[in-house]
Amino acid sequence: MTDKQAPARVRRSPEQVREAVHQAVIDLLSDPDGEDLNIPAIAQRAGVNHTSVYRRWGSLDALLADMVTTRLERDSPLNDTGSLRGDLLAWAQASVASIRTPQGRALVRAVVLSMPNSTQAQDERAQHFRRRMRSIEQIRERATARGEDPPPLEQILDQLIAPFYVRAIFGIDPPDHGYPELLVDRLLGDRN
Amino acid sequence: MTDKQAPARVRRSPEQVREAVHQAVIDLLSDPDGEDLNIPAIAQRAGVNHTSVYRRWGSLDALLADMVTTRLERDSPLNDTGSLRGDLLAWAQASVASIRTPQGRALVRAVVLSMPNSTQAQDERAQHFRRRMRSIEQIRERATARGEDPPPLEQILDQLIAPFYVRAIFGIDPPDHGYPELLVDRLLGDRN
DNA sequence: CCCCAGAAGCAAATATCTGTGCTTACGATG
DNA sequence: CATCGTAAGCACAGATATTTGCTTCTGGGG
Repeated sequence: MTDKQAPARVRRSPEQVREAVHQAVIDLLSDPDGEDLNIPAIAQRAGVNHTSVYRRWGSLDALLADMVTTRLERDSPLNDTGSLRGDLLAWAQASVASIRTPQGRALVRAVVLSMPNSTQAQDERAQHFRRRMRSIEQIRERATARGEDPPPLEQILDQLIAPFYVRAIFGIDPPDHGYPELLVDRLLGDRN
Repeated sequence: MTDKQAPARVRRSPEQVREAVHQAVIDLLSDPDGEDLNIPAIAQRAGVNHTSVYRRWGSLDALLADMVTTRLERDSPLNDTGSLRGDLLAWAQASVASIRTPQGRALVRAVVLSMPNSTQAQDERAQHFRRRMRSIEQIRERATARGEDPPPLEQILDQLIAPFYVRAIFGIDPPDHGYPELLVDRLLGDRN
């Protein structure tokens, strides 16, 4: 009596629904053939009633933001390597590896899509960005605590984060060999 | 008899409609309060019947692509300064100036939004990118013709284009002073 | 073991978007 | 100035997306 001869469809717990919906978003963004992202499609792919999605998240933006936050935290281990250079390199390596997969690129695109579309006072967008850059700020804080002098966040943005995002967005594969090292060397090499 | 006592609404020529619709897209992306971008909203803002938009462009993606192409070409003069460095600097200065305005940032975001959402063979996305980078390739070609040795497109992507795009997307203002020079110097300074 | 709060599923109503047939104005051409 | 092709506008007809009222299940505390 493990399953009751597959009755229409079993009801799942909130956490299962949440995970299934998140995964459906990634699947739709990465895998298929150009359908556009909307809540009915997501719900169907997740095998969840669309009303559940509407009631829980309310809008596609909110769903994307929730998914992105969850996944970014889950996928960045961020263990302390003992040096600024090591931490940055680990971050770059993980990031480059991730954007080699369609799912990884989809996650980055979701970050962009989840940015508040409006916001005349663009502070909100900048805050959104800060939240996404939490891990980089932690690397900087640890470096400072060690007595190292990390580059300002803006420079890390320009030389490390930006190439990673833009390549993911435009689907430009990073060079095969030594790319994370190249970016980190450029960043730490000359400190203008 | 210049205007007939403002009858419901005068019909405009195709070119006027096109321009009005393009402008409406930029307005909706930059200015207002978070409404999402869709064809009825664009048509209403442009003062155009929505069927005209559907018939001419067919989809939001196509409209965005058309608008982006038109505006990017119009807004990049690309006069030959006589040197690679001068051309890159001019490009960077124009780009940085443009993303200081909400409309400029909106245009960049539209570039991202107009990227094909699907495309398992991501070649199409890369081609889309190439088309957008036409001006940069022209700068490289001119430099080669002069006997200069421009950096590969990939490096220009990482060090010049990427910071520009990411800042526009996340709404991070560039540093007030000397930012274009900083980026170009970094790019041309060390040639790893 | 029973009860309750919270959330999922279902069905149906509403709102919104997308597409079609037709009419009418614009502007180019002769 | 007359004619004609193109594209805009209008009204209406699907097709989709969003929301609501209600029922039913799940899991945690008494």
